Amino acid sequence: MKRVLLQHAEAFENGFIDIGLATKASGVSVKMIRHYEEIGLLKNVARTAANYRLYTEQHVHTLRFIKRARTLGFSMEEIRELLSLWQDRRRSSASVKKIAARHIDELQTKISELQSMTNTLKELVRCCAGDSRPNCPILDDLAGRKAA
Amino acid sequence: MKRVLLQHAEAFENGFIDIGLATKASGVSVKMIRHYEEIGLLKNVARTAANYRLYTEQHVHTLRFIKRARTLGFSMEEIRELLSLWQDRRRSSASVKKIAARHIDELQTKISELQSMTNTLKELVRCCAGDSRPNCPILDDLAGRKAA
DNA sequence: TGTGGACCCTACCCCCATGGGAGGGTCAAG
DNA sequence: CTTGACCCTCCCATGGGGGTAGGGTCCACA
Repeated sequence: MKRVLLQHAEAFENGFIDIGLATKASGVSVKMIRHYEEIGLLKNVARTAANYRLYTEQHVHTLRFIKRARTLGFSMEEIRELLSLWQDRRRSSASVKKIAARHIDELQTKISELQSMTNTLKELVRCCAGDSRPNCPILDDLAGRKAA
Repeated sequence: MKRVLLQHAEAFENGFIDIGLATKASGVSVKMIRHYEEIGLLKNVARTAANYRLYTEQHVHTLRFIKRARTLGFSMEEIRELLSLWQDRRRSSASVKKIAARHIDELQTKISELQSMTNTLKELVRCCAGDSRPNCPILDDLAGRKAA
């Protein structure tokens, strides 16, 4: 653990930024920056003498990487793998492609589950009068009575 | 709170079943049956003298209702609303239809989010050679470099 | 020099729906 | 009376966050 202890002003002169600036530079919340460090995605985070976290440009790159990957729906575990490949100059693009392809499969599985829910629901909604009477094929379905 | 205290055998003679039978009859896990009671979806659960929970056929119906609704992706709060409508003979089918329609909207929003993720990912995967070389448009995208 | 406000720290609790397990009591068959 | 299958309550974990409390620190301005 390269824990560099610096005074605040001194750290800034050396190109470090504090967590507030890291938030603004990356778009990742203060909470989540600390969380990503805790689960090991951000390494070698230095501290000032007053225990303030100090980040480098490389950390900000990593945070933006994580954020983009989250936007694409990758889990933290998948992101952990992607980050280590990103940082490994001897990686094969095949290993990255494999993770992405697997993730596409997961997404498509999820999409088809949700799609089958909506298909069923749309059919039930179509059959429901939607008026002031109590009779309702939606409730009938939920209650296990097969609709006509 | 109609808390009927019975001996085990006596309860069974009166048509009650214990949580193990309720699990088998409903397909809902023991854990979740207790949880649904805790959050107020299962009411008037009786107990034996030894503090064992006792369920009626009506409880089993309710559990199956919840299970079916979960299968269709409804949240517990939505299920709470649906259950109270189900149990209200003076409900309007319109109120049920409204909940279902709202849920369809939520599902479709989720589906289009996932769909846009897969679209992006598929394009990246398509552009990735997937060989032993390190160069990779997927990582380039995550790192914020715009792909060609 | 002091003070105020903006920032930072740790440590806790919450969401949702669900599973796991510890530690102990109860039932019924053999 | 033992054995094993049940049941009970209570606590902890998941993932990807949000909130808040109670404290320390930095800096600019009076």
